[in-house]
Amino acid sequence: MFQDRLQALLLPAVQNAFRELFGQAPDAVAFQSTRPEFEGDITINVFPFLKLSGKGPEQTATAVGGHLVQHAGIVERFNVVKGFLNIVIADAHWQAFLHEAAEHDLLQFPSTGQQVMVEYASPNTNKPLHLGHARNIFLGDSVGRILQAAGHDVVRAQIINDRGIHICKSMVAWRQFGNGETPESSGLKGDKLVGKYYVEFDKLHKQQVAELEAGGMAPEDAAKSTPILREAQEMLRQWEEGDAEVRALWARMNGWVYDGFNATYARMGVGFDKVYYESETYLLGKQDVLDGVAKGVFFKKPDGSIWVDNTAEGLDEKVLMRGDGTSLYMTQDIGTAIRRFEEFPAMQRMIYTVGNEQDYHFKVLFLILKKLGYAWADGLYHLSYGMVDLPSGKMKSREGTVVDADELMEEVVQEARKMGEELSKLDDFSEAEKDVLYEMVGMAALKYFLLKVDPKKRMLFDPKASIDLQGHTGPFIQYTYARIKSLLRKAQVAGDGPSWSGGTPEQPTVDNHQLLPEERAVIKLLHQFPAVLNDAALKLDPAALANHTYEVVKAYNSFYQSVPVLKEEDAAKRAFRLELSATVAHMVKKAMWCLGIEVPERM
RNA sequence: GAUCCCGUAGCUCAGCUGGAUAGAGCACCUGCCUUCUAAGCUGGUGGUCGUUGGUUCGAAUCCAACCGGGAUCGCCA
Repeated sequence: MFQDRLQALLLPAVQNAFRELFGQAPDAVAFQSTRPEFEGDITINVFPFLKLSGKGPEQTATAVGGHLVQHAGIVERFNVVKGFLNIVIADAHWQAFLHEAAEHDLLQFPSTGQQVMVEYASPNTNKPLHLGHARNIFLGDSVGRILQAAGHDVVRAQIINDRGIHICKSMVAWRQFGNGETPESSGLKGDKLVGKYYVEFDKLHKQQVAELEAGGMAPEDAAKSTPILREAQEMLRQWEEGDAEVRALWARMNGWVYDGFNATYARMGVGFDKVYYESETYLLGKQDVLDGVAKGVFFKKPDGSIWVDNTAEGLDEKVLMRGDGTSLYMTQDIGTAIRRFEEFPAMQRMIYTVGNEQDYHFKVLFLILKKLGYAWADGLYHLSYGMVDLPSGKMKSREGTVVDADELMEEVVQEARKMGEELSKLDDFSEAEKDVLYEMVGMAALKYFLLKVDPKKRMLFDPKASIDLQGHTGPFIQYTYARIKSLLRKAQVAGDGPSWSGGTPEQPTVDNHQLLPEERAVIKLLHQFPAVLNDAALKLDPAALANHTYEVVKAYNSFYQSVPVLKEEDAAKRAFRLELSATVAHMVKKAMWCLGIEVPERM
């Protein structure tokens, strides 16, 4: 439905040509963009059809091209180079498309009625969010927006790992060294404060390990036997028993963390429709696992532990419940998935945005749910993204090389400010207006930097490059947008407005305005936009959209540089170029919205 | 050891459902602001697409092996 519109128009015409010329039509035709060194808009490679035509490549291409010019209104002319049929599409078609794109939001597809949950951000509550979370969150947020633009009903979900040994470690350390310190008393952001005590825990633990080792204990035993760790484990036990004091401390410290996370999310510009807490879900799944045993899907070992055998599927046996009946991560994930589909009965898909180190876990999880017979299991998807490396190598929390998300955002915004002050184009802006703008520009730099790379690939985060505002960056795109808006403001002052009227792609009106190469290049890229969005939605790949947006903007800048708009004396041409500019602006704005990036009216 | 992912210009990345002479950005060299925002535009330098074989009219793209990097393989999460 949202395949390339031009191809949709051309395909029947091409098939018809083959049928009439050679008596048989191909089922599909692989169209490609014409390479810039040849004349044409779209190209068909006829090599695959030589058997069908029974003629040589040049003859086949020429015959088909001739037929298209005769019978397909939108084909203006053609040329043949080797087996390549280069087709020139009539200006009227491009103009009609532009007119349609100007009047409609072609990057908003009609509702599919399909409900999709996108889960992203699954932080532990013992430490602040870092660069890795940032990639995860921006990716999940963008995928949610892209799916919305593609017409789906999106539910954004977050799962917070609020219980477990990790938070107990922070709690123990705080109780021991905290002296009642709070975010208010210390001025520290809540998540930072709790993270500080996690570090304190680790320091003391290491010290105690060293002491134990000095006392002759084997290193691996020592690491499991420190008094402070024992204390944390005891606290976890008390938590599970529902000890009032422990629960109160736990709730209090997690509360601090949520305030901190929420501040970070707010600056990131992301939000959630549903927040799940592990403390409320960690017991789920036990009954489901037992039911699975009853159904014969799982099996029990002599020690009482429950397993699934995935060897037939090329995987291993996997334990689902401990011998003592306590649950595991997998148990919990099974239960949580089932409950979510009960909670949202209309939901057809659920996307987990989680790093690729958990590829195996999700493979097994999905397989298990399928074996349990849930029809929706086919709608489960692990959006697996690659790790973020630093120029110095891997991020290691132990080595303190983790890039804090808050600090990172502050840094890019400061850089945007520095650049903005240097250029000093905004002398009439108030301080508050400047703050808003620099925030927008800095965040664009960061988000675009993280989103322009194929999500599944491991990526390198170069801090210097991430604050770059030139070239293939978010601010470059924002800048183009702002320039267009400036143009449009001036045009309105001058009393100009889009006044051009055309037809539809199916019935293009005749227009005597001959497109300039620069205009045509921009329109062609705009024309591909909906197909690119569709592709990005199918592949859950914001990078595809990010890269195409850049292509559009680059082509527009080239046009802007060499073709007058407001200075064009011919009113019809001026109106047409304004409409072209306005359309670039609104499509780019929508595409950037899909990436979670805002665009400024001025910069 | 097994399984999975990745290897494209000095650096960071596109391109990968097979198609024409492999593209961007950064960096480096070059030109363009009395003209619609120079956070811009123009030109140039820069490649055995990890290696070898295979499939094909045609391979960066598909297949195999190998080399290099990473991840996972816990009754952890």
